[in-house]
Amino acid sequence: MPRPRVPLLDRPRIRAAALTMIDSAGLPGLSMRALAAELGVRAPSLYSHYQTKDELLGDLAEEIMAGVDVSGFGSGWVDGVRTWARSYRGALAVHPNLVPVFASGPADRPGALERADTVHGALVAAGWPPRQATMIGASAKYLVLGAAMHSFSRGFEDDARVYADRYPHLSQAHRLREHADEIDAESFELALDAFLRGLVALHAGISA
Amino acid sequence: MPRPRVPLLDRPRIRAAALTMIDSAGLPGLSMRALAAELGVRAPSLYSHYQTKDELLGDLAEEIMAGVDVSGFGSGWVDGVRTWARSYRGALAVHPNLVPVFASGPADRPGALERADTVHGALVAAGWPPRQATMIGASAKYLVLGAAMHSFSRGFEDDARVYADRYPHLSQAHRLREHADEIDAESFELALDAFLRGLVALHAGISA
DNA sequence: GGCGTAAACCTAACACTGTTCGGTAAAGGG
DNA sequence: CCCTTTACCGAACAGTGTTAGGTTTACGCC
Repeated sequence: MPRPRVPLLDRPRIRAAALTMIDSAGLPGLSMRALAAELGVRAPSLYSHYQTKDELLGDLAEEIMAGVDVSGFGSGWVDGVRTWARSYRGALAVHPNLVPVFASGPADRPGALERADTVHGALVAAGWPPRQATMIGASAKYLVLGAAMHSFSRGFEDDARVYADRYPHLSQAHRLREHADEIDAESFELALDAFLRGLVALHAGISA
Repeated sequence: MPRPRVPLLDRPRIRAAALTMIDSAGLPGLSMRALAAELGVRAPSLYSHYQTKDELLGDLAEEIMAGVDVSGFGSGWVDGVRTWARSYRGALAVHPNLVPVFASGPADRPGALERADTVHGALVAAGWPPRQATMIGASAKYLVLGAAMHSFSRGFEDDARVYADRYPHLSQAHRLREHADEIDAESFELALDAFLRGLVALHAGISA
């Protein structure tokens, strides 16, 4: 099967197939051979479109991050950060299996820089010193990434008997898995709320 | 080379070598063959001591988490959480290359459960409803894990010219790498402080 | 319209990974 | 002194990302 009349492959098609595979089979479930098979093609053909697997994953990451909303700073820096962090987490929560890619790969892609610039600029404009603005951006990202990692609620086994007597305070821990998504979402909201509340107090101290 | 007079391998020795390799060469730098070579042995020999590589990594993770301090709850839940989160982050910061292991692997090892039980119990004893206690534990973990991931400050290239004109608010971004560890540490402290401040306010609302 | 180049796929292979099987020789107990 | 167990080894399997080189077709140009 040499050159086909109409190309079987292009970057968007490869990304779409890769994302589907990652969502359903997890990150280790995506191999270049399996991905190629899904696209009716052999593995080496992919390398005419993406030079490495990492480049593909990076592009996938950027595509997903493109939807992150940094437009909320019009109604104040608190709402701005809140909107940003929420949509950031939301974007990651849709594709949880992809989160390790965000965590390890470099984050200096153009879109990410543009958003970082927006956030940083808005915070400085609101009266935060540049260094503090940097740290706030970093902190919010910590929260989002940690929450997306969601290893907490998933870390408990289903078998309740293991804990019942040994860890008295965790006797309901087996329930965590049922409500894992719910707990994750609420915990993130709690953390974000508390974080912003504390920042407001700090900001008042600076402005005064 | 059959059975030696004195065994070349045991679990602590394997762990120590693995940790050294991970610290210096990164997580992908640790292969069973390379690890065996470092120990003067061939790869299959390792499998008499650890059944899989994951088991080894899990054991390594547990070893590192053993130093996490949950003894601070004697002087109140705020100090308790602060001490816990700080020592948690500290433990991870010493071996940053190992962080992905914590993020993906299951967290239900005995030591981790014991610490989770301590934290949860102390929060409930301080008047937090169990569900809130769970969420606070989760939130703190988000923060620690996200901070340990430290992908933020590392995400900027060294070359300043790229940003100078295009992203005006990030014109100092190239400096981030120099101070990456410092920024990470301070950002974490800022986030933890703001988070706890907000929680105190929330707790006052509940107790009232 | 024919021709040369470039595109888009292919097969085969390399170097590597975690892991298993079966062998071997020495250590340690009865 | 024998016998079992221990602790190593070599060889191999199935899988990975990736590269080299080949083949046929499509497309731009004279």
